[in-house]
Amino acid sequence: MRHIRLYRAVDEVARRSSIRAAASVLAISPSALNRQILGLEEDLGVELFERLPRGVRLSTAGEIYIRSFRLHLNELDRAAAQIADLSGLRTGAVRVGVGPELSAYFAPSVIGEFRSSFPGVSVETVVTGCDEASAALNNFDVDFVVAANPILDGSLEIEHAESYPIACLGAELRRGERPLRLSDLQDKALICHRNGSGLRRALDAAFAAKRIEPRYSIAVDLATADAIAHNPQTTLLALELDIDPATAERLGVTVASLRPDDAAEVSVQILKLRARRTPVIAARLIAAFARRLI
Amino acid sequence: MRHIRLYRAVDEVARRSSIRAAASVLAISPSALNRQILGLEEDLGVELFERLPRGVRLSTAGEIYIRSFRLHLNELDRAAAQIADLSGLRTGAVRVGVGPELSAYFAPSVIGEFRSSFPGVSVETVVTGCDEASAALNNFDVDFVVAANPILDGSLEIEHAESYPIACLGAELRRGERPLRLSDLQDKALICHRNGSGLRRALDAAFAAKRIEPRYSIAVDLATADAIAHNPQTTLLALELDIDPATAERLGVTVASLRPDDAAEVSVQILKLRARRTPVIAARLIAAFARRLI
DNA sequence: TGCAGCGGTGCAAAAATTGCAACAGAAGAC
DNA sequence: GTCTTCTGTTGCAATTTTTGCACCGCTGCA
Repeated sequence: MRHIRLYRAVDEVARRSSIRAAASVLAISPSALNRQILGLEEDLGVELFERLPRGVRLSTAGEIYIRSFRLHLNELDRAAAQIADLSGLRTGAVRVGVGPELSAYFAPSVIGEFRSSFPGVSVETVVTGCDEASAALNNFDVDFVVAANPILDGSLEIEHAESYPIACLGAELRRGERPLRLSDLQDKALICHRNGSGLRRALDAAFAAKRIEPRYSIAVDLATADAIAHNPQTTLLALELDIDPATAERLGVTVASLRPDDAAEVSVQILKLRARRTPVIAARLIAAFARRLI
Repeated sequence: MRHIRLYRAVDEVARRSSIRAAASVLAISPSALNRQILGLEEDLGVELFERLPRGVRLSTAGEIYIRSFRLHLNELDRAAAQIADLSGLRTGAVRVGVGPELSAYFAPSVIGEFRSSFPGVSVETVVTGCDEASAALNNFDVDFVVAANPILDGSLEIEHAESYPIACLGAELRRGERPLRLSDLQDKALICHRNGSGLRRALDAAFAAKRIEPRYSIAVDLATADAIAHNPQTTLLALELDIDPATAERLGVTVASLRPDDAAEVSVQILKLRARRTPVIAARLIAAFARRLI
């Protein structure tokens, strides 16, 4: 891949903020890499990197150009996938950013189903805090992001969105009970994701509006939060989407939902970079996610 | 510009369907160019061109890849323009496709105004028949197209559209006369653009629907069609947008419009390639056109 | 003050690209 | 049928570019 080696090199330098580090990854000498970049800068007539005493950093022009480079690398992958597609073989790689409130059950379940449909495709999952979605997409670390209440900006585009109520899990809740109110949770020990989840952000805002000070513990998923199975005063707050029915059954906990007008509903969204054309295989996985989002 | 020389070379070969011809344009030897392409094909693992006894032709894979290459060259220009833009100097080049029914007065007028606002920007105009718009855009020959009743396909996107009635010019028409009907034109000598104009296509369809056989002559613009100033039986059919008021005044002809329900109205549209991001400077010219389209 | 880490550079070896000339093959002229 | 004339392709030598090694100057840090 002689013709894109230079772009990959620039990308690596930008990611590591170091010519030497990038050189060792690319298995060439630092001086060679340095001169490649110097040559490219001369071609373009602009400095791509600011030289710091401790490495390099993308300049303003570099930020603009590297976006073009990454778009191009993406386009080349897309083209290769398109050609492979019409040859009949479906291969490639998808990288998907998943919000923490969907990473326990929902995303693995969708991705597992997708994997069995496309055995040749490798899927890489990156758990992405709701405030990291934009950066992950803009750095081309992921092809798309599925998250709850993500923080949007102008570079992003919503591919799909659906609102869901928040679910409460606890041992003492009876199935079919009326939707809970925030005040019902006032004296309970709450289990929720760490900060950085859009679900947590929505809850914090809702509690603050009601002037309730919640008592949180932190847990990652239902399986590790087995306290709720034994302590009736403990309630787990999660998205119903992300609750594994089998595990809930095994633990003997029941699910009730929070009243939508008490806590703001959570919007689960699929995000992509506006300027980037979605790789063909990633589009299939997006479709798989969208289908499960009713 | 080492890294993009290869892409420009491939583009040139694709345009000329000949390695030798492209080599002479690029001022290198055919063997060198041939080996560049062979090397690129080896990198990509696909044949980009079919070798014919009389030159080459893009293969299916080549069609897909060259689209990526052209998108990339476009992105690089865009990036350079963006950087120049934030340095304060507005330079660059815009290539615009113009339908024949707008090329006499409207487009030159808008472009002249644009030129005085952006003296550093070079604007190249290509007159594009309404059936050529898609090809010109897909080959990256033009940045955008403004034309009447262009033929659309899935690769195109309508940036702006506005409907206009068709105007009739003649010496015997009185100003303020009621809109003409198609049947009023039955016994007149009509002057219109050659085939390939969207206006002409709309007229032909309208006449055919009324079972009227029009008698056409062909002319390019009002200034060359001075027959209408002397022969009362001669009427020029054009878009009012494209009529220079000063010339009409000088020739002493008056303008009436065709009844919209007789001849289908003509839709003047600004088209761009869906997958391509509009270069920054081209976007300014698009805005200038859109402003004049009310 | 010295050390460690960084990017940049001179130089010679290595690798690539280039142009020239010649080749095989196919279409078209005759 | 042959001959001519295009085409892309290849061997080879000259040229150009790229590479790695050692070393330099610089900056932050101890």
